[in-house]
Amino acid sequence: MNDKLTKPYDPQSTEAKIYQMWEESGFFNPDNLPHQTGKPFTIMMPPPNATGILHLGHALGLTIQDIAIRYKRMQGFKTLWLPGTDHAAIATQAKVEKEIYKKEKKSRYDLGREELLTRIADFVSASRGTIQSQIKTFGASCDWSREAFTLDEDLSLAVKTMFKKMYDDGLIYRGSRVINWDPKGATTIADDEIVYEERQAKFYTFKYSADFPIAISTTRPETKIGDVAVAVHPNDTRYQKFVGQEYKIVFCDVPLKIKIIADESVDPELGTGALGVTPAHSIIDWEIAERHHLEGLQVIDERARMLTSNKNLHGKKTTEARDIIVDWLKTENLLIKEEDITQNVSTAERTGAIIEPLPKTQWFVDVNKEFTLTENSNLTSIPKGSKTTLKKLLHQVVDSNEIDILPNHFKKTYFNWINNLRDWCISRQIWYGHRIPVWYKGAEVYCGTTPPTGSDWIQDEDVLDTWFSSGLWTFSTLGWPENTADLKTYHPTDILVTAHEILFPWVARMILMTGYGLGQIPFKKVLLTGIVRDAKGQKFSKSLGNGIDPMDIANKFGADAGRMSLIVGTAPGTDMKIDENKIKGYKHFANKIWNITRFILSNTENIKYDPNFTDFTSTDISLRQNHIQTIKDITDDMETYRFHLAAEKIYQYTWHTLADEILEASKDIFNTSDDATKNSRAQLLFQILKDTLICLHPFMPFVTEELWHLANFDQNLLLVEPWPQAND
RNA sequence: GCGCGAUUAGCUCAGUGGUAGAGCGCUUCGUUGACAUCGAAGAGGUCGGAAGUUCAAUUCUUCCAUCGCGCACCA
Repeated sequence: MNDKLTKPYDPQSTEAKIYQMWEESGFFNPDNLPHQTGKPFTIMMPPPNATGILHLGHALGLTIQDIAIRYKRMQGFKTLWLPGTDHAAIATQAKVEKEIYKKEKKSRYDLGREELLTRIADFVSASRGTIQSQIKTFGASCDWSREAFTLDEDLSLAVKTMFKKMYDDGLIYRGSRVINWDPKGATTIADDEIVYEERQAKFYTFKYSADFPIAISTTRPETKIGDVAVAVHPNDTRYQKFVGQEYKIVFCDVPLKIKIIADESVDPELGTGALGVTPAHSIIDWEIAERHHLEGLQVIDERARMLTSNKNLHGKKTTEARDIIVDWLKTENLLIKEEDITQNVSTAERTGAIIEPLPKTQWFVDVNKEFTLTENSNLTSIPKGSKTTLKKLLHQVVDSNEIDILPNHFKKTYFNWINNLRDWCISRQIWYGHRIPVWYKGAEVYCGTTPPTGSDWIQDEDVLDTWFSSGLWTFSTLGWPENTADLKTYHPTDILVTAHEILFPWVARMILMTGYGLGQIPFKKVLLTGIVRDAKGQKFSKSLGNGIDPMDIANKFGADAGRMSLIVGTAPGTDMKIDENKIKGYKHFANKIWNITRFILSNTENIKYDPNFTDFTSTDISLRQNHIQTIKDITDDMETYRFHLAAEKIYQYTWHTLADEILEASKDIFNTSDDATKNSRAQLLFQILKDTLICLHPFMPFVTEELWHLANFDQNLLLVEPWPQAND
């Protein structure tokens, strides 16, 4: 027996060495696997943001993916798990800008586009190295030779190709409308980059002028100098007689033309039941104005300051303007009511600034425009060559179960979102990211994957929303638009493992892009993971600074223990709290397996393992049957992705059956029985130990691999040892 | 407002149409040759409340309560 076994298991001195051994074997790359005839099984790793370190949420996702990949690899599948990172346009640029400002007091405008991009690239390459080593520390058996980055040259070509295809099909258009403007980041942001905060506010009810017949209510009086209409509900008897009339008034020294219109969207119960329509500074009002063919009037600029003919207001901050206007209303005796209310204020997730809705020219993806599904389509839920829309496509592939989402109830959440889907604003006013592949020359517009020939063409300044490129992730990483061997072999991928909070921004966009671009599904199954919270139940976040580096856990308890504690006792998709005691428990478990092996080997030193042995005693036959049944149960759970149950079963069996019962009883046998009984028991223990190490390997890969070699079952790596066939 | 989830042992959480489960904690006893990280025994739960379906409900249905989350609204 190896001397190493006489000491307690030490993960720290073992894990890095084992990972290196796996990497050197080349088996993370499916091209090198010993079983080349197997069916492919593919997972694309959700690319972490290139901004920094991973937290336990990532560790959970990585563990689930690694369990799936290792299990399938041991079953003889040709397994590809492709890792990568996301450039995360706004998040990364904001982070680097912040650091530069802190150190050098310089803004991006001081540096200029090129210099800033160089700085970001430097930051990102350092950060990617950190992320890589963290992924390795947690034992992820992914194929580093295929690692991808969303800004790589070939992935950028995929982005441009997709943009052009959508542009040519009329699914991408440039248009003016009210968007979410982040005054601090000086960029547009998407609906799902907004966080709502509850705040106290004043709700003012007033008339524009003494001779205006209807009172309105608002929390933002300063926007009212941009009003063009007052909308009432068509059935509201109080106001019906005014509908259609137009009034010329002067509001706070600003001349306005206000038309009274009737619109179904107005809630007659709220406030006075009449809504002052400010098309340029409210998304809802913009839509009302469109329905009634009214022009908007912009009165607030990009820095959230007033734009108006009233010199007293012009250039003032919106909050200052509000006070001035309220004072004016009071002096003019127009203010009817002032109430305290709590309201949800939209703020930018990345910068914290209050969102200012502004009319802007932006690029959009039209989710309701019909297009013809490619003739190459393999989708079963929509006939190839038929007409559909992106919205319908998103609905159909999940509704028909062509894509399965686990846990099941998230399907309802998904449909809820699809039904409320608006056109997707894809342009961002920042510098880091995929620049929009459109050039202008006077009134001429050119869209292409390469710049136009000829002089005087100017490229669009904006870059694309980062989700546009991550939407292509399952196939841009495999070489699309080239029809590569990898693309043919590994796409569609099998499962996607990701946090439920990015079901919409990412998962839905991947379904959209892949369905439209390739006529395929990006993945057959989505496994949504819960959010890992700290001991107080708080979400890990950069702003709270409570992130736990998975490295710390790996150092203190071992990656195996960390992995087990993230899996056992947690229902998939349910949020969980992380508890150090739990992790410690699984460190003990790693040591337990270590000592089980030590016991078995030290009691069988003159007996040779015989894989074909059948001459068991009757006691051993029944113990063996029980063991085989356990493997069967575990395999069933693995097949249905109930990893938490499989892990718990193998844990229970190993500790409380193998160790507490079988090993305890074996002490007597090895001390007192005849050779035949001893041999039967030894062969039984060998078989059980072998299968136990195999079944535990997807969950605790390091300690099992180490023991596999100390026990010397064969020369292979446990990594590629076949999963037991539980049929005898 | 619409939707989703949770409510099970002191704590953190699994699970199930047919005597209620784990880890940690707690109590008692044992253990100097597998175990610094061990074992045995034990205490502890009307499975949030009410009604219904069923031979049988913690599990399925409906309603209610409390907590959390998502979406919308926020004029």
